[in-house]
Amino acid sequence: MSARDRLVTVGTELLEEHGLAGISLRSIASAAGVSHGAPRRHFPTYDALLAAIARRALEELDERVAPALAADDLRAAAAAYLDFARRRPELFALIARHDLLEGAGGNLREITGRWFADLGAALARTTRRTPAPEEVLALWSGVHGLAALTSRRATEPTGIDPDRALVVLLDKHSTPAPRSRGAAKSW
Amino acid sequence: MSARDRLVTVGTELLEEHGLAGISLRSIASAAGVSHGAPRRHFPTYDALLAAIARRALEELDERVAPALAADDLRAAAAAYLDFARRRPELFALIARHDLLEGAGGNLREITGRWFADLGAALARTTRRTPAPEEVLALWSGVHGLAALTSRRATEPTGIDPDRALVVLLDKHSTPAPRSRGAAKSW
DNA sequence: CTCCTGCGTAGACACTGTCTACTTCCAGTC
DNA sequence: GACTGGAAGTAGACAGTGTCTACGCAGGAG
Repeated sequence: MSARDRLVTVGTELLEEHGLAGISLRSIASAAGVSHGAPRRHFPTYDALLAAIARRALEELDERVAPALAADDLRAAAAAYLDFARRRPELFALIARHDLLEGAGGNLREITGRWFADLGAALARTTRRTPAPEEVLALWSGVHGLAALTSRRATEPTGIDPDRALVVLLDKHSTPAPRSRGAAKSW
Repeated sequence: MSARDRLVTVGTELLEEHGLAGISLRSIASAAGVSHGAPRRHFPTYDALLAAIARRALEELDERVAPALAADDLRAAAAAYLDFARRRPELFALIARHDLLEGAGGNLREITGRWFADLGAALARTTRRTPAPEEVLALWSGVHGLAALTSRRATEPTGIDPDRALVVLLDKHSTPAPRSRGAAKSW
């Protein structure tokens, strides 16, 4: 295992244990058994190391999401996403920290962009019609938003089971839109 | 204007201009015309100052969201939320940084919790039925997720207008659920 | 007048990420 | 085998960070 890989591995472990605010370039280097100057040979900047950690985490998630989307299994894909957010909140939060990762490599949009395209294709096949791009974005927003809220335990005070909310969400988006009636025009 | 208020005001301006990574306790103090030790008299910690900034921003947003919810105008409430995320991305990101704000005062859940309750009530009135808690969470997730994605310009490469996605989203959630048919049972 | 509390200053402290020599090691070439 | 060059790691310095402590200074209460 290369020193570069070990930095990413050790960094991931420390991040999950202590949170982003509880770690530093120096603590990762020290836990990896090298001096504080060593990471510079592999990453131009601390943010670049964090981007590499985020990139690897996203690839792990992709290994579960991509096959589900390819199999038109929206429920499994969304459940994998939600599960990752709940079980590895620090990594999920890091991936969402675009302010840190933008311009620091990582190239996360390559993966999430593909998800978006595959989601549209899967939605088209399950509903047997071509969804408008806005419909795909609306569904994606719901899954991502639910994962974000769940990840930071914002849903706990309500006592709602996120998995049940996910079922509701998928049901509303992956079936044909109902004809507008009654209440719809009230706003 | 008290020194405490000025720190929050100046901090908000600096945050919106330079981003969270581009400011510091010392830069805020200096811009407010006091020494770097002065903020300590009003905030026990830098995170507490950031929490006060987040709190004030959330109160401003609440001034637009709460009346819309009270008037059962889901569209206006969601549009205000989306607008805030798009126009003040640094503030929106700070509010979402629960890792920073948790335990540093601010008490943001008091506001967002009320939103959630009011959203459920408004949804009940517009749909003329009692929504399951999971349905309220699903709608809330969609609005929040869309705002989060829009705020960090993640939707731009798709060319989709977030406002149109919001309309789709509200339409799917604020009308009675359709009877399951066809594709729905395929997953 | 004497406290004393609220607010601000100035300096120190440990820690951070980055930068700059200086060493070490090892594959490739003559 | 000796030499060289580049990659990788070390150690120290540097400016900047948040926090802590000692001190100053006003102004009201007793």
